[in-house]
Amino acid sequence: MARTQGSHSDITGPRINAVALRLFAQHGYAAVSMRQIAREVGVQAGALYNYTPDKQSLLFRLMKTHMTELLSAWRELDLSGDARERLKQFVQFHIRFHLNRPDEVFIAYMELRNLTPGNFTEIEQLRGEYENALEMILKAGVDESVFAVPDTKIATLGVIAMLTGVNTWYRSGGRLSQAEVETIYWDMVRKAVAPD
Amino acid sequence: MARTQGSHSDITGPRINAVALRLFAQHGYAAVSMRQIAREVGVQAGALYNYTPDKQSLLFRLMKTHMTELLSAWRELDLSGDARERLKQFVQFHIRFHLNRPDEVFIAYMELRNLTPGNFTEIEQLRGEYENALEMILKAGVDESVFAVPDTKIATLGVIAMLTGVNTWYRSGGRLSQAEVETIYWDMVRKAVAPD
DNA sequence: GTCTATAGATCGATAGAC
DNA sequence: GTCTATCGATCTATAGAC
Repeated sequence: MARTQGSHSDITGPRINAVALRLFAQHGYAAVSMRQIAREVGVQAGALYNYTPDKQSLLFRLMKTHMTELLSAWRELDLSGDARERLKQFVQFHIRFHLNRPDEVFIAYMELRNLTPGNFTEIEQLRGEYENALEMILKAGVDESVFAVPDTKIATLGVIAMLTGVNTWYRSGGRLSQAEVETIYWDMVRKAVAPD
Repeated sequence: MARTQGSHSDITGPRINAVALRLFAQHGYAAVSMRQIAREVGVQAGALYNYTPDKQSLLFRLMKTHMTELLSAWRELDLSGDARERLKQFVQFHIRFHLNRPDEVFIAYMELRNLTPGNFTEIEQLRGEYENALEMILKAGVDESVFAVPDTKIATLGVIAMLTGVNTWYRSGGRLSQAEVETIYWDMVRKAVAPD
């Protein structure tokens, strides 16, 4: 049965997400208009509202999708070894996952202010779950005396901040390969949490 | 000589900067209107243009003032001691300076996208000068073999990212004092750049 | 599902009176 | 230096035809 002329639900939806993701990352949520998104998708502005009830929901969906994909990708990893080995796997996973999704990462950090309170709480809880995964590794290592940190919570936030910072400067094709970056950061993280 | 009625140049100017700083940090540059700034300052929107040619210049002035104050505060420090001691002073200085200016720091990182290309270049150059100050310390330490990092440039960016991350979670009156935070981060940074 | 058209509000910036 | 008033553009979101 032929589809109604001009009906492209199966491709327009994903295209809206992709275009909004890129534009929000590039110019910021507040600076991007629905008309601009529509133009780059190739539809009229009104058509966007077949896919999102409003602009806020569009932002929230992008951020929530990113955070749940981050969590499920981490949980799918078959973690093996002692605390030191699991920490190394976290460092590699974090850098790899984040470098492969620069726009999503950028939005997830920069647009928290533009979420409604309820949406903000939901995203922050997902972020808390991810941070908790790292803190559990650090705590285990401290218990086994293979790590020594003054405060596992702060060490968690410190390590994640350091690792996520890679996204601000790394450019594919630059001086360092992704594997080299992973090695360099692992060296610094490994020593930062090691006993004296 | 009596001043013209309604003329308050000496207090309106600083108030505009203070209000704009707070609102830009809270809601983002693009989401804040000139009318909103004027309302909280206590003047009409048109009066703002006696103090700034346009909204962009207002943002740029805030960011440039912050970066130049950061640099001059660092340069005024009388650095003493070996590389290890100078690194410790950098860590303490960075945390202290940034925790005392949360709105300025937030804007300086989050609103880079909203600068015109020329203004962006100028801010990035100032940031580069600050990063260079840390890298010089790290290089000196590597030369003296008191530090061992795989790459001084990346170590610089990694340390700054870790330290600046404090601003995302630290709240005055929370679990840790500012001095405790400085001690904890110094412990991690010290080990991260130390030889094995 | 997409279109055209538009309601209704708000924006940055300017002009001119005082 | 501040005010009132406004231009011209742009915004989100909706209504109704196809």
